Amino acid sequence: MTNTTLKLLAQQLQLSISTVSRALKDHPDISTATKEKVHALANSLDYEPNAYAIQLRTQSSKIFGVIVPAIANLFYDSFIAAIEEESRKNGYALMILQSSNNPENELNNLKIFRQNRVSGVFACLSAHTQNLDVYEKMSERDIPVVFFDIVPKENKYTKVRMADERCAIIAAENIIQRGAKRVLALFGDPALSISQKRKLAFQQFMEKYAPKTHCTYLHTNSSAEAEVAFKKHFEKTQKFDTVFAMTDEILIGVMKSIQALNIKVPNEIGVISISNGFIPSLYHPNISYVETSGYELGKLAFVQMLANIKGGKTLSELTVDAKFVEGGSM
Amino acid sequence: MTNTTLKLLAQQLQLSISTVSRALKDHPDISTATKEKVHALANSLDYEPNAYAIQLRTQSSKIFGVIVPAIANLFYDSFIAAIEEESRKNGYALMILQSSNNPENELNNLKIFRQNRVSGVFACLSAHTQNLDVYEKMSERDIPVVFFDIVPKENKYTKVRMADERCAIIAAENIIQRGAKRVLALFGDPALSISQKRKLAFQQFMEKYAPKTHCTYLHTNSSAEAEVAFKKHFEKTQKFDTVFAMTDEILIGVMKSIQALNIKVPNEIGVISISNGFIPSLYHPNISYVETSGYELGKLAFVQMLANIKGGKTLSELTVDAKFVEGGSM
DNA sequence: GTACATTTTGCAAACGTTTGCGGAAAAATT
DNA sequence: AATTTTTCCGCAAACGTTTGCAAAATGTAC
Repeated sequence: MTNTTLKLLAQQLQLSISTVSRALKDHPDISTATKEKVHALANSLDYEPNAYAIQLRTQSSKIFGVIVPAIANLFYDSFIAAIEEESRKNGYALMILQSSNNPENELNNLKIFRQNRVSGVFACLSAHTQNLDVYEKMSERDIPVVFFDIVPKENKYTKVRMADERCAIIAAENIIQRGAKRVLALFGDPALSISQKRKLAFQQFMEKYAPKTHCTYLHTNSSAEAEVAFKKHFEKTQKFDTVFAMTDEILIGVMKSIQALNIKVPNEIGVISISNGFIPSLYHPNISYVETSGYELGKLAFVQMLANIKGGKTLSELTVDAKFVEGGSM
Repeated sequence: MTNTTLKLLAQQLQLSISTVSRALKDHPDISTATKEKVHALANSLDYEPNAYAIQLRTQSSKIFGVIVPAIANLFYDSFIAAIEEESRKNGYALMILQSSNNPENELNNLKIFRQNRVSGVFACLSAHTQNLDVYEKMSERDIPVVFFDIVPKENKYTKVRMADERCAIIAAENIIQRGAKRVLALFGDPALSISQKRKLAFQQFMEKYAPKTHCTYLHTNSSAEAEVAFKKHFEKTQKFDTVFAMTDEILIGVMKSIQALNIKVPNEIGVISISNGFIPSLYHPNISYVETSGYELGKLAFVQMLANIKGGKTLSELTVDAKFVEGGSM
């Protein structure tokens, strides 16, 4: 079956295409009588405006592009879920592509976005993206880009991210409050600014407010690494009474070792992490964590995007605040 | 900056638009010399073909629509990841919308897909969708629909799904092999055909091949329910030596109770589930599971979609086979 | 009945492509 | 030198909308 078009409606009603077009969008120029006739026929013929023709004519696409390292990731999922909700409310649809942390994919994805003339792009940088030219190219085309989570350093961009330093500090506060003497703190890829920020803030805070607490800092790049590292350090050296995991990934590794060694939480060891909450809820007792909500971040990003589209440029870095969620592991 | 168009290239090169268009796509009519000139300028001016104009002209959009109940779900994530990969390879992009298990959203999403004249739709039905008219409407417009996971009963549709019965049977086989005497089998929402299928297959198999094994069948709708149910039944009645969880959700609940009660796996209880593997890998020992790979399902769905687009209709139900993955919990 | 204001509708161009067809120029064949 | 063939390129229409402007149709006031 061929799609219903304005032309078809116009023919059947003996009206001009422009009249039909205007009638359909309640233009005041059109009489109520014709409006009703047009609407009636449009309904019965299941008229669906052709988004492509509209975009071609109006030069605006009502589609946002989203780039994430991986879709299959709890944090990005909730981020996507949030902007999807908002987009729907505002009449936008989403085109989601994953970079797999590969700058080359990132490039291709951006290209697809340009070809589809998206109205805006939500972008999370690949772990090791250095060259931001391609994002400049978007700006040249007046396509706003809102960076989230992994964001560039330069402050000429619009970015939203978690309050990384705050997260780390809240965790440190709770560790001090627990009266920890020996802490194992595990962080992610040292090349990532998120790891650096969190570690720096954590370290400085601990040194300032609990100088006597003995802290060991480690970087691990995967769950498996974290699992091994925890085991090694727990067995070899004097035992820790508290462990801090910077991400879910690390927490997973730590918890596997804790289960394997049959260590009692929180009696033998306290556990605290930074997370959106899902992974911590899988264990008994629930792991206490500092909440970083992808969902909240998504909402914030969307607000920024809309501001960008409506009122021109809003160059700034916004952060989502963090809060401590008590599990039973401290 | 205004986008570069064919017209602009044509003007600068003193050529006609059609020549430029043809040159860009290596049409044999165009001489090598001009092709080179055109390509050179196109590159330096960052020419990006306008996808909307192309679709308008060619009536084909190179975009697939995807409807899932929720993006933030491990199974659907890996499904999406798979079709995203394949789509990219084949020059398609994805438009992903979530139904939140709400038939009304499902309706709206389909509408967006129609308006964007997607080339095809991958759809996972909402839990309680009854009315398939809206999908019929897609067919009328020659938009192929490939159903996945939660699929309609009628066999006039193209569908791919997990081999639910096989999954359940493989689980049952392993339970029998373990020499289980008392089994607790937990299933999901009894209204869902997936629950019914798995339970029926499991039950029949057990009754046929291990009639002496005592099985208790329960339905739970959430992790929390499963957690409570397991606890209640484990404490009150004679102890189980094996527990079977139909989904990750159920497994999560079960494992929380197991941790809380400090039951030893696999010595005191054997655990087996149906999963894509992520959740089972979080525990020590890893939980043995029957693998249902969203990723594989995605690959299969994409093949079906392509077949549908290329060679007209292929109405059939394909299933992804299941395999047992040894953890250490049996 | 004339003149004017108001309401309602239609014309036509434009958005950026693709593509069938026709034609000029160049090359090859008599 | 006349012809056919081949190579290369441009014209123009079409895809389905939106929208400024002009033109009917209707209403109002004298």
